[in-house]
Amino acid sequence: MPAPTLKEKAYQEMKKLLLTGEIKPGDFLSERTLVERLDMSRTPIRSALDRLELDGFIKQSPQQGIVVQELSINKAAEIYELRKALESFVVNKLSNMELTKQQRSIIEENLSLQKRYVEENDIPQFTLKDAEFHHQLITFADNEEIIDINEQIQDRLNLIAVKVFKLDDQRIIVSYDDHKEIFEHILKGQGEKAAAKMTEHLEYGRRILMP
Amino acid sequence: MPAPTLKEKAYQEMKKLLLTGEIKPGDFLSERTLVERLDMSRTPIRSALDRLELDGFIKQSPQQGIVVQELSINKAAEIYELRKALESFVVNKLSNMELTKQQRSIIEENLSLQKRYVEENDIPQFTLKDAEFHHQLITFADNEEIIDINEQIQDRLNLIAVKVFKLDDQRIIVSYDDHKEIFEHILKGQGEKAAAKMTEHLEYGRRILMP
DNA sequence: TATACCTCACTGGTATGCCAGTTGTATATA
DNA sequence: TATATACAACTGGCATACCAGTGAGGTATA
Repeated sequence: MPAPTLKEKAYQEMKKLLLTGEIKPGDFLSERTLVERLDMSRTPIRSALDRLELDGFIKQSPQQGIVVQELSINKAAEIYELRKALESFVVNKLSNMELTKQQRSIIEENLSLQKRYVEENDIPQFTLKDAEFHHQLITFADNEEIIDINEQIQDRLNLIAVKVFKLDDQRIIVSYDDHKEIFEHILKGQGEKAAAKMTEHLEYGRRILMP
Repeated sequence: MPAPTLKEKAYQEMKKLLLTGEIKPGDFLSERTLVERLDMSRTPIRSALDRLELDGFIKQSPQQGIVVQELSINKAAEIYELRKALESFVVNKLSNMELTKQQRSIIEENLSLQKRYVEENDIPQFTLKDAEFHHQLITFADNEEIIDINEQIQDRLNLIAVKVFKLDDQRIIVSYDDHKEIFEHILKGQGEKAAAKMTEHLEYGRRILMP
């Protein structure tokens, strides 16, 4: 639970505006416009803008203005590549440790829901469970640095995740099968196989973005 | 070249203070003392503090104060693990692409300097070339996301890199051999071997920190 | 008309004053 | 003396006034 400071609130609200598309890439912002929009002074807003710039959402130029950055296809592909590096490592590590009963059942329940949403062809719900699946595995690997990075890229990823599935309706079926296979490899302690499958899985997503 | 703003200067100077040890973990800071120390107003200093907090160097608590965070052994080990994930991926990727002549000669020159410093047992210089070696490889992999992460962890790493070599004088010899072998694998297109060696190389560093 | 220039409204950057919350200490009270 | 309380000296959070730089539009000039 972050401190209920205005600067935190500003950051969250502005990110929400970005993720919901109310503020789109290419838009020009100004601190003073945001003052009216968020009903707070420039100080917390500036802090939030600094963070958003570090996150890569916007770009500030002294004496000029603030531009909302495009999440280019190229950038998205880079993120997928980063995920390949992190998550293949993660599943490999998990294969060499013993998952707790609780952890196993969390994944199992997640997978059964994935299966259901595949059958119902419920893409939005599946997308949520997909993200949760990856997120859980990363959490289990118990490395705060990696967890933090994952959270940093998660939001930008949300901007494109829907696109991946929109571009290919069969994707969620394959995705589910991949997830299941990865988890089975982990349980059997087959780190190399789990990593390879995860790499392939994410490579698929990356390719869709880069025709 | 970043804009020569005060907030950028504040960030750089404060990071320098942290890296040189003038400000040590456990120290208590306050915005107002830093105002005198850096001779600027609270505004750019607050901005810099926000960044340093995101970097993990300090922790701010509203109405209380600022504490310089300890880079725990555990945290350092996490960073090494993150490096394993990123850099094994990087060298694997490099093995599957063609390095330019220029890139090859950059590494070759770096390696020859490494060799020289090993022979002279010049640990500080070797440490620099070591960091440069890893940095260059990451740069060649041409993924801005990964490059950014590497830069973020680089500074924290510097706080412990010296320690790794201090704990084991034979380390730089082995390190050099590892580097050389990794590069040879890359040139031969042996991605798996390069990645495995890199993993082993970094695992060695991690283990030294965690007896 | 074409061009040079000037003005003015805007930008983010910076300095600073005030606020509420926290904490250690000195004082009043039992 | 032990404890409760009040106060004072801090903290970071926030609002805001002012600054220099920028760029667009109008105006004066050729």
